[in-house]
Amino acid sequence: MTTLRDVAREAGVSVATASRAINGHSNVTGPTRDAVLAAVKKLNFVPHSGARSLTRKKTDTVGVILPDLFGEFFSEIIRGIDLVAHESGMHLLLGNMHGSTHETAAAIAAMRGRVDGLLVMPPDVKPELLAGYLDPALPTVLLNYDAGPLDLPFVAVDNYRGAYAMTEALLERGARQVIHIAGPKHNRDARDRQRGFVDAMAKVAKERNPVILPGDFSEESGEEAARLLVQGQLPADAVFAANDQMAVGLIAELARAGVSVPRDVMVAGFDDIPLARHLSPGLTTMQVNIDRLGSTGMMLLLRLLRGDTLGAASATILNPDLIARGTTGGAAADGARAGIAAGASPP
Amino acid sequence: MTTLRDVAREAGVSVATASRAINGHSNVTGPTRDAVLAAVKKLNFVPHSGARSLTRKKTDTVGVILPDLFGEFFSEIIRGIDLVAHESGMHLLLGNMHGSTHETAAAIAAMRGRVDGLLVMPPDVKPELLAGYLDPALPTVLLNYDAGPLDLPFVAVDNYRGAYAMTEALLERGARQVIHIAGPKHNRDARDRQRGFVDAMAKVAKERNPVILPGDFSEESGEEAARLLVQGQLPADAVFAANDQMAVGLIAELARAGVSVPRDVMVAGFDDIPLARHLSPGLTTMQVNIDRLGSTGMMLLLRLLRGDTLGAASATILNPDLIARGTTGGAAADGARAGIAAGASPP
DNA sequence: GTTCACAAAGTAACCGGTTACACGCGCCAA
DNA sequence: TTGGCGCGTGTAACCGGTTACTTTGTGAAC
Repeated sequence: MTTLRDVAREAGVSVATASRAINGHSNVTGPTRDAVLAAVKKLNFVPHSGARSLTRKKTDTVGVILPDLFGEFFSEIIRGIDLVAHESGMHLLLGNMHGSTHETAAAIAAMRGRVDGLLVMPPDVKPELLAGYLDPALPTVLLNYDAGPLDLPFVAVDNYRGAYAMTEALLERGARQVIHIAGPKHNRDARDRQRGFVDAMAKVAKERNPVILPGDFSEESGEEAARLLVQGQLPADAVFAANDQMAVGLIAELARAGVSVPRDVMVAGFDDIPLARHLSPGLTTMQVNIDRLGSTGMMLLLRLLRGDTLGAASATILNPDLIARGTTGGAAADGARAGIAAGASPP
Repeated sequence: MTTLRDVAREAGVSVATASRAINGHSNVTGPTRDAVLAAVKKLNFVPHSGARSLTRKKTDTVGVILPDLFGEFFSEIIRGIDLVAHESGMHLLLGNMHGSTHETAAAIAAMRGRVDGLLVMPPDVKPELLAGYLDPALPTVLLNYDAGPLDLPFVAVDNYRGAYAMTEALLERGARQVIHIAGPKHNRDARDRQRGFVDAMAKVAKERNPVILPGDFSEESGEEAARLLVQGQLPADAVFAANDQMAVGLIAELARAGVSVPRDVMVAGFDDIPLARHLSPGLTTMQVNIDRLGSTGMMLLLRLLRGDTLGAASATILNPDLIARGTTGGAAADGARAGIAAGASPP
């Protein structure tokens, strides 16, 4: 590998001068600069970023620590981060916490000396533990995680408000009995969505004890919920699933049981996965601009790196948008929907 | 930040001893080791990976350079890479070439001194240019790119064989007139798929001039092809689109024109995007295990890093699997399918 | 009691850059 | 002529670790 010394020797100057010429400092004469650059070209010299960052105390890299994510969510969040990072000439070092708390600590520790800042999304790690893992000297922004006592800037989606709005919309469209399929119990997003649903039901429909079926964000748990609905003959004219994945499973299983969406029952999801608009009828859902979660987080981190002092007060809350499609379609007159019992004809 | 010298001072030993104790070398006595580790804990010392990799000449990081990728493809490939990398304690540094050739060179250069090896997927860069950008001293594996003259190990999907198999399958299911919708002309995957189709038609159906409609992998170009088919009243009882995206557009537009799939015409795609199985009827397609592209590439790179010398001869070719679903469904008797003309009733 | 072998710990060079400081030189004012 | 200034360049310390080499100290062998 060619080093700076090789270049300096070739150009007949000292390493200091070579370094200055390469980095475009002003105190180098034209001819000297040319000689150095010629040597660089001739020897095919590329600066060693590792060595450079050691003295500069800057790596031009940010660490991104995400949980085990699948599909669109992962790629969208990275895309959002990269979009902003790339503009500022920053690189992305990926760390995966693979679910376990222990790995989270390891992933964060491994970042020391490699990155200038951290973007962390630790859905399953308790705040008090997280505090112990993070290096207070390293600028850090949390993704989709209310920092709580940590006083770190964060970006989150307003799941509560989204779920509230969706529930409200279903009621406005004439639903009387809305049922919610919840996400995993320990999952913060899921809990917030459930709270939004419960509050909207209480406030708008004056229903204090709405039906909530368990789920875990998987398609299968959506199917399971559908079976519960049909077999239990639960009176429902609308189902609000805590995510699209479950809504998809729900709809498929309802169809198998002879229940038609939206004729017999309306269905809504959350997230707006790409599949949502391709279903027929299309799935009504809350669109979460996941890429914005990433890009906004990265912007906050850049400000932190520039020296601004930002705390939890600088948090950004993203509002999801309601996308109305076919599964809540048709201008059903108030209370006109048949409900699940009507369509159900068990095999 | 705490450094190794701080730890050494605290423990009352030299930096060399501290370093040895921390790295578990054998030539340190028990009490000394304990003293050092106690100091580490007390001062909350975390080794500076940047400095460490400078002397060790190992970064435990591999660079991953991908084009602008969206959605599933991107996340799956990263997931595959991470799976293997994580097992070997390797980190992933992401670089995006953002389409342009110039950025590709920059992305590769930026990796110098940060990574031990490179995983590159350069679909739009010409081999002779790529050769100039790559550092011959840096272990490199190419993804989905036939190295050609570069003599680098690579992993690719056997698009030719996949397309051949799919065409054959359509013919076996009774199709007489199969039409292909091609992908972008400059795209290597698209070209290989087209060749597979042409060869299968020649060999199996003795058809030397099969109809090929232009496309660009987009949903719109699939719709466009459908309009051509219907308006031109082209005799076709099966359409093989070069990717799923186009097949989706095709099917939607055919439905609008009153052509039923698979009753009037069979449709097949390529890739097995998640949407494929959610359509009704489900889309018959070739499943490319994208994560295996990543994991296999990473395995090759690990071997390279271990010192094995691997050239283009070590390439791994992944075979896609045929997933038969509804769009080629029904046990149509030989030649019994109505064809497009039959179902078409232009508005 | 001296010699030798060997283990534990220290000293300092080194990885590949950056940069504070020193140096030499030409130019101008005093 | 001399002192001062500024510019271009070189010398060497430094970033934070690792490790070759050296030193010190202990016990076994003669």
